[in-house]
Amino acid sequence: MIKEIKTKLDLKCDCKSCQFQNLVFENLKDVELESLCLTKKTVSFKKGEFICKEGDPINDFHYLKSGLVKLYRTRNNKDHIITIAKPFDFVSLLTVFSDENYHYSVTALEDSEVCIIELSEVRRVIQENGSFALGIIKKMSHSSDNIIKSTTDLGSKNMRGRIAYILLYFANEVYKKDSFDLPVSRREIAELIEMTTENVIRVLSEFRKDKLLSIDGKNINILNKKMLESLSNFG
Amino acid sequence: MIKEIKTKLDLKCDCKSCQFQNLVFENLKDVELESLCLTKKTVSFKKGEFICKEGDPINDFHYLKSGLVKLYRTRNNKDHIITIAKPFDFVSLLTVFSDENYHYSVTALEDSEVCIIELSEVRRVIQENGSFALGIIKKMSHSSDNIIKSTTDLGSKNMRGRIAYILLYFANEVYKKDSFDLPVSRREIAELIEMTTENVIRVLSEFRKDKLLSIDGKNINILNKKMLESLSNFG
DNA sequence: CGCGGCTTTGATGTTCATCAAGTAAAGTGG
DNA sequence: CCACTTTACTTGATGAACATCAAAGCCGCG
Repeated sequence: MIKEIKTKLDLKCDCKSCQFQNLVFENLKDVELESLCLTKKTVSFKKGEFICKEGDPINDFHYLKSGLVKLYRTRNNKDHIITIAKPFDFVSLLTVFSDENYHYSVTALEDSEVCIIELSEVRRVIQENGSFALGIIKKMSHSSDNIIKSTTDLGSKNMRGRIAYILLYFANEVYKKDSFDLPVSRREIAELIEMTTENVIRVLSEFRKDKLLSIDGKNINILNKKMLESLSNFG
Repeated sequence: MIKEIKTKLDLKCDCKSCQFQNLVFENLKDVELESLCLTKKTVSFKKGEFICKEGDPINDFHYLKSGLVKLYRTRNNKDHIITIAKPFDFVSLLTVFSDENYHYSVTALEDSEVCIIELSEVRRVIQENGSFALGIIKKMSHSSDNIIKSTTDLGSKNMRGRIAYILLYFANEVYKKDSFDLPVSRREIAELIEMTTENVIRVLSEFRKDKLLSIDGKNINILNKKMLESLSNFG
């Protein structure tokens, strides 16, 4: 097994240092990985740049190597953030096989590196390699489950519960520590949990006054996680 | 091609009259379809019966042949309906490859027939038949897209916009006519669009008074679709 | 029959969005 | 580099939207 992986790492393309394979692509034969890598481009996006745009034709499969991005839909001049994707998430996974055009936009929240592979190539490998296909399916299922979980979780929460929920999400899921810099503006938090910008700020200030956390601009430091958790669960 | 299909229809199992094949299963070879059918059971569920329950182990792949079902998650003693599935929707599609246990429950809204296939068998065919795998992936992508679309659509709407939206959903997507019997209680509508039961009723009464529709118990007759549409879009 | 669940309406209060106004920060062009 | 514009952030006041509580009628079912 270790030998197998080593062989893959010796391929010409710079997939050497890419953890791509360790996830879905572990099921690929060398020749398949190589052919995928041939059409592959690695593109860097600066914070704020579009990675893809709602309505654009879908030609490629996108995979986030580093950074952080947001997926969102625009309706009546208002953005709704669907989810925030971390490295190892297949950012274009859900929509990419559904239609000819993107149903939502993706932009970089932090400077990000994205692997781009021709969709036709991925489609071809799916057809040829069943284990790879099954891996893709599992990943999709997981992404979709997570989105459903968070939207139903948020559904019945009040403002404080929502803010608590999203702060815990950043602390536990994204940064894995209780002090971090918010990768999003107050407005983007609002777009993520269906609130107004003003109320996001108000609740954050309230939490600060109640010593649940300290705030310095984008920096959040969680001081009373227990309380935050019970607000998130109960609210 | 027609000959090919006819051959399939002559199989022992009662897949003859099942439109299953015309969707994803069209990509199956005879031998594969036959092996799937061997483990297949068709089960009837009466209105209100559980088809699967949050937390139960996942052993089977479920496909809705006839009827109507709701997928929902229970949190803090409150149900949140994720989506309503029609025939040809793969009801257990999204969660089924993600985890060992169901992340949500499914119950019948109308008397329903469900095809149940051993998951291990489906998984095996995915591994063996790339076209079938790709078909499954497309279906999943589509389901997921629809759920995302409706939740983001609903996100910023007020009560009247939500009710208009869901009524148009039943009229356009489910029943394909402007007069129909609601398959759900007022409370279930509330659980679907995040409102209280009382307000669902209030808005429906309001629409009745405004001559947008007539109501007789479960029966809804849309009288002013244009207005309903603009409420749904604008609200 | 009576019980529980579904439906309906009204009264009441809370939560939240909107409006307004001001400060701070960050990008832009001369 | 500084004036200028724009965008992000913050707080308060106000009213609208919505949930909650209460009460009563209705229907199906054991």
